[in-house]
Order: sequence, then C-alpha cells, then structure tokens
Amino acid sequence: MEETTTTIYDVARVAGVSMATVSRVVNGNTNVKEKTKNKVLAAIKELDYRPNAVARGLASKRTTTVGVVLPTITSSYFAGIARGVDDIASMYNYNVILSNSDSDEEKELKIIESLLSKQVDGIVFLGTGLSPKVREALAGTKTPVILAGTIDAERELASVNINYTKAAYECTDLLLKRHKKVAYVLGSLDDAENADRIAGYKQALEDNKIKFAKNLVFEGNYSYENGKGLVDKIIASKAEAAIVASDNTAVGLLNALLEKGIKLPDDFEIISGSNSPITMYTNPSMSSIYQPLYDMGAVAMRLLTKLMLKEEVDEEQLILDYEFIKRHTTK
Amino acid sequence: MEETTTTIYDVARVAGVSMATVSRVVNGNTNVKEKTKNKVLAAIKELDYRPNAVARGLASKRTTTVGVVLPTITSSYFAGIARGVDDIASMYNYNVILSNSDSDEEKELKIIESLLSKQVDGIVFLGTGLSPKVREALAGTKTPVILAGTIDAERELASVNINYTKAAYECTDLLLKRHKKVAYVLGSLDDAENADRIAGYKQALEDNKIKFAKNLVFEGNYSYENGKGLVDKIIASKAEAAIVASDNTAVGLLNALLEKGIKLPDDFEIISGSNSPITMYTNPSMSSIYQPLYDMGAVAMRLLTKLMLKEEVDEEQLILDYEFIKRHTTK
DNA sequence: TTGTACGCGTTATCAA
DNA sequence: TTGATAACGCGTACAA
Repeated sequence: MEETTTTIYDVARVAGVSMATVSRVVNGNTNVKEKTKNKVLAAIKELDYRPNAVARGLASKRTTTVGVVLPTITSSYFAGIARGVDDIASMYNYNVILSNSDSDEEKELKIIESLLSKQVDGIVFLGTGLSPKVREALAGTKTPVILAGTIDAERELASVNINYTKAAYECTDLLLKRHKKVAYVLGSLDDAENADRIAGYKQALEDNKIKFAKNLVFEGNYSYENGKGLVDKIIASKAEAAIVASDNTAVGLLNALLEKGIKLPDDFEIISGSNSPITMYTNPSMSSIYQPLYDMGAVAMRLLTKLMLKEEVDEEQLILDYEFIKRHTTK
Repeated sequence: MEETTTTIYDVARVAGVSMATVSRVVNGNTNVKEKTKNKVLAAIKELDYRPNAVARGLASKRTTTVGVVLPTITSSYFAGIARGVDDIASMYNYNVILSNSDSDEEKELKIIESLLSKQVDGIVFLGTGLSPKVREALAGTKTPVILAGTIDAERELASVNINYTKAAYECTDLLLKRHKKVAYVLGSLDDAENADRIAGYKQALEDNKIKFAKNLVFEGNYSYENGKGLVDKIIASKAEAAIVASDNTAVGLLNALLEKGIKLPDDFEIISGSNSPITMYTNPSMSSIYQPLYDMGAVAMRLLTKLMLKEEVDEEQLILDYEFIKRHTTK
C-alpha cells in the first residue's frame, strides 16, 4: 500500500548509491558494477519502486506512447487494424492511446491536438477519407505519423494499405465474365479509397468493353441498414451482381435479397470488401476480399517505430497483398 | 512548423506577463483581468502554443489519462464497452490508453504495471474472469479501479455489470416451459461471471422441478469454432434447446445445426448471450439477451470520474438492466 | 564506475 | 490581480 510515492531518491538512499546510478540500473546502462547493480535491484524490490513514466517523459522527451485515431473501435475493420497496432506497440514497449473520431473532422482535429499535447511519440491515423484540414494537421507536425487503411490522395504521408484499385479491378473483372451489369456499393466517392476503387472498376469495365453506367454505383455509409435499404434500387438497376465495400452493407443487401426470394449465387452474386467474421457466418457464406487488417496495423506500427527512432526507411508507402476468398455468394 | 517547442515562458514573454499568469489563463483561473487575459490569448495564438501535458502531469500529479485493459478489442462485446468508456472519457477530457490482454494473467499484470507507471488517473478493467493475482494488483493500488462486464467474486471492487444470474434464470425458465433438456454453453466455470450464470440456470431447473444434469453444461472458449465443434455433443446430449453465452459460439452452433438439417426454432431453440450485430444477420436471426454494452462502459467511466475526483459515491456495485430480444431461434 | 547538478515545462504556494 | 520561486521525478552531461 504505497502511502507516498517512492522515488528514485528513496531507492538511492536505501541502496547507498546516488540517484544517477539507480537511473542507470533502471535504464539498463551497462556501466554499473555487478555488485552495485544488485544492491540497487534489491532496494527497488524492497521499496516496490516503480519508475514514474511522466517524469521520465519530461526529462527524456520521449513518452513511449503512441496515439491511434480511428472512426470507431466497434467496427471489426478498424478493430482488426488496431489490434495489429497494439500488439507491435506493446512488443516495442509502447502504450497506445486510442480515440474514436466517428469520422468527424472536428473530432479528428481535436484528438490530434490532444495527442500532441500528450507528447505522443507517434500517431497512427485511420479514417474514412482524409480531409484537407486533417491532412494538414498531420503533415504539419514533427511527430511521426502513419496512415493505415487510409489513402492520402497526395501520396505523401507514410501509409500502409492494400491496392484498392487492383482489388476492385479483379472483382469487377471476375463478375463481368458472367454478367453485363455489375453494381458497386461503397462509401463517399470523396474519399480517396473509394476513388481508387472506382478507378479499378472503370478500368475493368473498359477492358471488358462495357460502358460505365453511373446508376450502378451506390454511395453509402457502410451500414447494414444501408445494404437492406438498397435492395429495390439494385433490382431496379437490373444489376446481376454487386461488389460491396463494406461487409455490413453486403450482409444487409444479402439478407434483403434473400427475403425477396432471390437466390445467391444463382440469381445474383455478391463480393464483399473486407472478409470480417460475419462473411463466414451468413447463409450462404459471403465471397469476400480478404484484407490483412491485423498485418496492416502491425506493419504500420513497425514502420512507425522506425520513424520514431529516426531509422532509415526506404519506402514509406507500403502496399500489402489482399486475397479473394471464394465462398458461396459467387459461382 | 514548430522548430523548437514553445513553452509557457515564450508566451509570457510575448504577452509581457509572467508565466504564472499564462498558466492561470490556460487553466481558466478567473483571477485574471480581462485585458491581460486577451493579451495572453493573443500570444498563445500567435505562437501556436500548446500546453505540454507531460509537464503538467508531473507538476499536478494528474494525467487526465485512464487505462482500459481488456481481452481483445476485436471482440464486439469488449469493443462495445470500450466505446462507451471512450465517449464518456473524452466528454470529461480524459484520454484512454487501451491495451489487449488476451485474458492472459501475465499480460494483465504487465499492463496494469505499465499503466500505473504512466500514472493513469484510473483504470477500467474488463476480463473474462478475475484471477486472484490480478485482483490483488488492482485492489492494492491507490489508483481508482472499476470493473466493467467483469465480476469480482468478493464483490468489493467497484464494478458495472448486468445480473447474469437473473438473465440465465430467465432464459432457462423460458426454455423449460417447452423443453426438458436445456443445454448451457459458456466459458470457464472458474470465472465468476459463468458461476453466476450456472447459479441462475440451476435455480430455474429447481423451480421447474428438473434435475440438474452435468452433461448439459458445456465449458468453452467463446469462439465460433467452439460452437461448430459442439454440435455432435449437443445432439448426443439429447438437448432440445441451448443457451449460449457467446454470440460467436451461438452462431457456430446454429450453422452446424442447420448443416445437419435441424430446423430452428422448430427442432431446436437457441438463445445467445450478448446481442451483437451478428445475431441479427444470421438466418434465422438469433434470439438473444441484450446487454447494454455501451452503457456499461459509459456508466463505468462516469463512476470512475467520481472516484478519481474523490466525489461521494453511494454505490460502487452497479447493475444495469438486460433485455430478452426475441428473434427467430426461439418459438 | 560513480556522483553532482542542471534542466525538462508545468502547477502551486506565497508575497507583493 | 500579478509575479517569484519552489517543487514534481527523472535523464544526462560533466566531473571525479
């Protein structure tokens, strides 16, 4: 029961050395005689001494804390990335300050401000899109920053992503082998990530000599309800298949189609965008693009450690491999 | 582009006042003349000054940071609670250090140690069970601690939960109206939460004059695969219905039953334990106990703010209401 | 190999 | 209403 905080001075006194020596022992400095070291260690144990990371942070200007800002941790997509970040962070002895932004620009800015005032050593930013203001806030600091699962249209900030354009191309191409009308359901086209997707979609259309039809592109909000509500429009569009960026939306659409008596994959095909667990649980199970969420987070955090330690980094724009997982909403 | 950090001294110099005055303005102390205040504010804006929270933390012994330790953020259950915590935390201007423990005792202890060294003002602990050592680590600190969705068998640590015993009783009772053999699938019985569940289960059996059968209780690990793998044993047990604490496990069981050609709810009934989104997405959709995850987190964090500010608290063991949501895996 | 002394950027106490 | 000045607990030259 720690009545009053025990400091490095208390340890020094008990061990009969100076506080500098205690500091050396605590920080693993090798220039300490074995015998002295043991005395210090004993004193530390006896007093149940625990270094004060705040004081340490002030003196060393390093907090061993990184900030993670993301739309919401309740999304399996962002949670997957966050988990990867945290594992690598803790491996390198960093703590993670996690903050939910709801993709709200003001919240994002406020969080970034707060993280910087807490003197985090680095920031991992996940968003649905990257507004100019947020981009500026992120780019205008000395604190290392890395985007994960988030595209910087300027391609300047360090980032870890998959190639959304290529993935969209591949899915579209696959479905165009069997259908003329393939719908694409995604988030706001203002977000670079979705712009990339549409670029791949259009390229595939072109390569398959099919004209782009605007009414086959559906901008949404990634929610289950979004998918449910889309079913009539999808049917009206005469689409025979759909690529749906959000798994939740895909499941909503799937269930709504099933309710209408439309059979998958015979009457309609769906490919969803991020292979979260629910894609396996649906009936029929959902064909999906597997994004290595955990790895994206892990790689991002690993890269961030290098940036924080000012190590040489040859490439700051990392692209990880995705994979098409065939299940039962495609033939 | 902040070349060198600008401190409170810089602001004082530019504003032509002492640093003490700047500190007062920054901290909203009212004893500052309006005119002086404006000068300071102008200087702050001009220099783009941002208070250093680390220095502030050292001087004030408050970090406005709380720690959250949970098994894994990729679980929608814990993510739901964590989201509630974060919202209230940010409302009260706290940041949240989030750490995944994988329910591993050693990791839990290490995280707690790390949080304490970071001088967090409080800790929210979520676990699957609470080991004696962890309990001791939590109880033996002056830092306020609160459990969320986690039972302290000693009923001493502050906590926010639902009444698992009552919920289990209600579900069991409901199913016993139609069946003689009701299975219960949950996590380790060593965890207080599951002990509570079984207590309710047994009470309901007793009230319905049905003998407890050990082979109807299945201890598992909350995973989807757990549910899938259980199907043969469940069938062998002759159970006609099951209560499944974990939604993932419930869905696994559901899908495995469907594959065997067993129809729900006609041939078998299931009630799952935490009403995560997937319970709505399955086919048939899953009847479930709704646990107010977000509220549990929010209430826990609210209570924690009171503990941290040493406000009067009349009750530290909070119980929130759950709800039975009838969908299509029960009649 | 060890110790002294200063600085990190605030808060807070005490005078003025 | 304002200003000096002493903590806060530690890292780290620099000296010994």
